[in-house]
Order: sequence, then C-alpha cells, then structure tokens
Amino acid sequence: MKKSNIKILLVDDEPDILEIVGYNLESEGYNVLKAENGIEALEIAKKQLPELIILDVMMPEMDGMETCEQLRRIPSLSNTIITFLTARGEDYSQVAGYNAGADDYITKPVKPKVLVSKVNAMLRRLEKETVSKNVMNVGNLVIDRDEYKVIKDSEEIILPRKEFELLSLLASKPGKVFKRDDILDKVWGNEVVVGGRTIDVHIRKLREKIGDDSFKTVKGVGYKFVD
Amino acid sequence: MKKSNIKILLVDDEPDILEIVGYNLESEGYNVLKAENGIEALEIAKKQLPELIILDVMMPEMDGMETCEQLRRIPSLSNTIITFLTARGEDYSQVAGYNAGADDYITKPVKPKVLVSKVNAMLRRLEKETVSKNVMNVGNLVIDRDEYKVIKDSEEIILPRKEFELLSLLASKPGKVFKRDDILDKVWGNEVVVGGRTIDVHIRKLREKIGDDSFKTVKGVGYKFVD
DNA sequence: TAAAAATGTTACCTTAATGTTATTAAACCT
DNA sequence: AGGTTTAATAACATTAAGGTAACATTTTTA
Repeated sequence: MKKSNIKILLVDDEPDILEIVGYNLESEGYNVLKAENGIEALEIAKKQLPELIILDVMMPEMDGMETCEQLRRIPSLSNTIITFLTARGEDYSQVAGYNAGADDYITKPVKPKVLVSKVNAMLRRLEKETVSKNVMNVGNLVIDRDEYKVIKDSEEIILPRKEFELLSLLASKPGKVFKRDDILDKVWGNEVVVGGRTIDVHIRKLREKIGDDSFKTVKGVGYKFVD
Repeated sequence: MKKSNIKILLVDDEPDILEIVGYNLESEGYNVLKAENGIEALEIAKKQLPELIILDVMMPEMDGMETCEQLRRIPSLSNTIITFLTARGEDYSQVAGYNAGADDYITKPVKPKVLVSKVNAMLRRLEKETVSKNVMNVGNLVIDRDEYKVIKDSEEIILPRKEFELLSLLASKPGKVFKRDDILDKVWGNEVVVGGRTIDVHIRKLREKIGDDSFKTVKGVGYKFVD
C-alpha cells in the first residue's frame, strides 16, 4: 500500500501539537486526519476508518482513555492501531492506557524522527497483508483485478468485463503497442470472430471513462496505454 | 490462545536482566525462553518460533541490531514481533532499531508492571488473528462459523448451510469478486454439477435476509460482498 | 490530391447473463 | 410417519454487456 493511502487520525486539543506532528507525518507521505476532541475523533474514525489513531490522554469533553475504549467497541475499527502520545509518563497511566485497549503508549517529548520511525514500524505489519493483492498501479490509475474495479484520482470506476480486460491488458505494459490481433487473442480469444469495429468501440468507451489521453492509436498497428 | 502457549524469547547478556524480566513475564503466564547472545538467539528462534522476541542492543559477539536484521531474514519468523529493550535511549539508536525491522523500542529503566502491560498489548493483536478465526467481523455483520449463525445489527439470523457457506465465502474478502466457478468449487465442491441458476437463487435468498446492497453482481464474472 | 485504407463515432439491436418465482425432490427432525 | 425446512431446477422475466451497421473522419499512399 502506498503511504498516501494510509490514514492516520491525530487527536489532541492543542492545535500546535496537531500542527507539528501532522506536518511530520505528512512529510513522510501519510494521509493525516485531525480531531480536537474525543467526540470528533469518534465521528471521523467511524467514517474514515483510519489505519492508525494517535491519541492525547488529557482532553476536555472526553479524555483519551474513554475515547480509546469507545473506539475499541467499534467493530469496523478492530484492525486499527491505537496509540497514546502524551506527556503523562506515569506508570499507572501507561498501564491504564494499555488496559483501555491501546497498542502503544508514547511519552512526550519525542523527537519527530523517532516518532516517524515508530509510526513506520507500527504500520509495517499492515503493509505485509496487502502486498499479496492483485493490484496494478499505473499513472494515476489503480487497477484492482480482485475487485474488478479501477480507481482514478480516488474515484472508483466500475467497468464491464471486456472493457476491464482490455484496459488491464493495455495497462500491463504502458507504452507498449498492442497489435489488434494480439488484443483479439487475449481479450476475445482467438476462436471468436468479431466485426472490424469492435475493438474501436471498446477503446472509445475506455477513452470516455478513463480519459482520452490515456489511449493512443498507432495507425496500422494497434493501441497503447500511456501515463 | 492461552498465555502459556505464547513463547517469548528474551535476549540479553546480563543474567540478572534475564532473571528479572523473565520472572515477571512468567508470572503473567507466558512461556519464556532465554538467550545470552545473538547467535544463541537465532538458533533458538529458528527452532522454537517464538511469538515475541525482546532484544538487548549491546551484546558481545553480535549486537542487537545485527541480530534483529538476521531474524527478520528468516521467513518463518515474519509474524514474530521483535522489540528492543535497552538503556540506550538515544534518538539515532531508536531510529536504527526501527530500521533494522523492530516493531518497538523500549528504554530502560521500565517498571515491571508497565513492561508486562506493554507485552500484553503487543500480543493482543496476535491473539485476535488466531483465536477469532471462526468469528468474522465485517461491516455490520458478525459471522460465527462455530455456531453457524449471523448477527446483523445485534439481530440473530439463522441461515441454512449452503447460504451460510456462500455468505461466509463472499464475506471472507469483502470487495473481492468471486467467480462463479470459484464459488461452485468452494461451496458445492467441484465434482457436483448443479444447474445454472443455483447460485443466483442462493444469492437472492441472502439478499432477502442480509440486505440487497451487501451483494453486488459483476456481470460475466461473479459476485462480491460489500460493507 | 484523390482514392483507398484505417480508425472514430453514434445509435440501435441481439443475446448471454442474471433475476425471479413456483414447484418438486431431498434432507431433517421430533 | 408426517410435517417442516432446505436444495435444486424449470420456466419465464429482465437487464445490460457486447456487438454491429452505417456513416464520419483521419491518415496513408500512389
């Protein structure tokens, strides 16, 4: 998974902290969400399903411990990692934090570099799970062969089968020109005979849905996909 | 998993530390293994496949960093959690630790209670993966394979076997499109031949009972479950 | 440059794939 | 055994993917 697809929710009542920590994580490439209190955090977490939540302990309205417990009760967040980040280093507070269901407890002050390393380490395990997926990443497109869908600029596009397979083929080697015969072989199968305009029509539909510039015609030969 | 089945490998060149930390973890119920240097640690780790390894940084023969990197190269240990436990709290050392592939970095001194809490928290995630294999939690559904029942919005739904297995399969990877052939293989078994409308009828029943939106048809391919 | 070849475009139609319902056969209890 | 639930199928309805025809446009080449 690309880091920009990983959402980290930062919860702290001090805007300065949100700013500084947020900046460091964003620099590392993460997608950072922010909340200023527990209530807000719960709302955002429920909707956005972040991969990691970094919680302050002392906050108005609802403190970090309470927030953590509530978060842990949301089933769809069961895979989310929760860590405290706080100046309260007392033993009992740490133990309480872990008991509230947190995965980690980081005490301030902490150098940005160290924090980022730690966050990277926590999310590393997550990566492993998603590596084995059948996903291609070309240009601004994500082609997901498992889910039969295409994501363009974070918009999901559902393509009919032939269109998907055609795109999938062309995008498998961006820049390479696929001959019309090759395309027929691989997408339609070489027994089936289809009319002369069939490929063109499908290319046209892809151009409509994905973008005109992504598909280039090489006259007399075939088509290619370009970033 | 019972705690006594969870193996923790402690690596430190000071017998005192092994003794003290080991005692605390054993009191908590864990199965504690000990090694006095990196070489020994690698040997034990390879044979015993511990769930968690706690490493000192400064050791004779082979230091903690080197040991960590070597451990990370052993595929059968890819799910093992590795953490440093050391007096060296310097930033660069922590960053180096994470870069060596560690999951955590604990600085001494640390109170036994806190350490035990932390270890518990680290192993909690593991627990989930192995213990709850028979209970899936997707979206607003809980699918209990042991009891053959489904809970939707805290309402219990009893499904017939085929329907349950079909749901179970689709929900095992939300979003993934299962091809009709795959479904036949896994739910009906590939020797049995059933009519062409059988899957559809079962999908229909699931749609009635679980909700129309949860099952999406991908024409020409198969079905998928969505949250 | 004109004719031919290749590709683009649009609207429409066909058909394969799936949805739906009722009915029958098989399995499952007490 | 008798009633109930489940599984499969047949028969028909519905839908949208896929294909085609007809014509427009662009590129090639002779």
